[in-house]
Amino acid sequence: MPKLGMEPIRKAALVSATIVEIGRKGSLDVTVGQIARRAGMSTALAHHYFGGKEAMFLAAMRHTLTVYGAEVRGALGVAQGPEARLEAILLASFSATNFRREVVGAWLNFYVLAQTQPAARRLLAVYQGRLRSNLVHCLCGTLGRAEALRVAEGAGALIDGVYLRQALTGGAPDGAAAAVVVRAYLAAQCGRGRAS
Amino acid sequence: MPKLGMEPIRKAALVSATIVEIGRKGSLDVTVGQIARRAGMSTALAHHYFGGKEAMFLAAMRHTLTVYGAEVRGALGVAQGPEARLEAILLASFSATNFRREVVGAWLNFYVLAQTQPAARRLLAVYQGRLRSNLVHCLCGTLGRAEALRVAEGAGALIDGVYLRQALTGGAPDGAAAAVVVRAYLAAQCGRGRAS
DNA sequence: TTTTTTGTTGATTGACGAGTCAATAAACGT
DNA sequence: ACGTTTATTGACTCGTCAATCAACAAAAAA
Repeated sequence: MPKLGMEPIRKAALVSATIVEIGRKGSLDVTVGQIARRAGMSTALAHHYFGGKEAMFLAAMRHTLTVYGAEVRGALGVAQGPEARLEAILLASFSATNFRREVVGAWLNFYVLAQTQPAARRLLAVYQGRLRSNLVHCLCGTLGRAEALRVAEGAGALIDGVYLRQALTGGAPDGAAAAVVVRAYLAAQCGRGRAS
Repeated sequence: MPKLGMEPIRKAALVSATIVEIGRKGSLDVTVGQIARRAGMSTALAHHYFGGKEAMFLAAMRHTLTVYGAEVRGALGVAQGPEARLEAILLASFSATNFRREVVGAWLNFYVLAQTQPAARRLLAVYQGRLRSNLVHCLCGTLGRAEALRVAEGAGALIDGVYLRQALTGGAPDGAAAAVVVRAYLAAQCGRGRAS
């Protein structure tokens, strides 16, 4: 009993199912059948709407990035002052929505995907660029341009590293603990400034 | 014309080929055929010596970890004083041998492998444990036990994050620049100590 | 009402890849 | 000389999976 206007619903279901399935399996080695089954439809329908597995992965990645970006923007909107803005970025990065088991697992695999797929690489570059520019903007108040760039670079890498480690520990994700690590880094770097 | 005593040679060739092939492709999606061809033998022979793809991956990972561990131990051997020891760890981590394109790519995929294979996870846990214990040992002089643990945790994550980012940038790896980032982190954390 | 558009699936195809096997050949021990 | 161990491969089996197709169902348009 075909209902009309299914396309956005099915696409959303597939995107969500893709993220969950990649996160659960911990690798990109998921079949279209698994994704489609979790989304409650046949493999043929999945192909009908997305045209291929690759497009599904890309859409899932874009969605993850979009959600993250929206959350950051939202938190940034109500934050005043550089420190509050930094805190907002951390809060969004380790929020309950983004720092979930499957999502973190999916992130890791998006990095892998970016190694082979130029489109995925571009998406990731956009994300990294935005994060860095946000951080630099916050840091420019207390640090010089060059320093701010270096610290932002390190903070980005640190956040990625914390995500990476979270993906490995089987336990439940602890966003608060993760944020503490990054916060300590930022506090120390801002407090001192020059190193070596 | 079968020469005797080929086993170790072939195994080494396969391990090396596995690392290169994973690093080049940027994913674990490499066929036994590709690995075997690069190692200059038939797929059947690869299976003969390793019994399966999984074992090849594990051996490659173990090898990478062993090389890294040996290099750290070597550098640590001639270092005196906590600061020199920290520097030795950084030097080994971002040395020309370990911080190479294919090796970094392989690392990333070992993390992915660890999500599904318990054996890979164990190997990685050993590596992380050794790194942390090394770092804590160095830091205990200037920081308290709890502080040292937190800083070591962060440093480990930061190193992983820097590796992760290196895997993405197509450019030639710059170990010196990478070391600077981590060095700045350690210097800042040791200089101040308590944060927030 | 007919036609077209949208939704939906079971079955099929075609490719690819892991792992196995039987066979060959050289060295080694006796 | 002869059996045994080690090295080596081409050919094969078996399963899996992405992608396609033909067909059917229902709503919308004509």
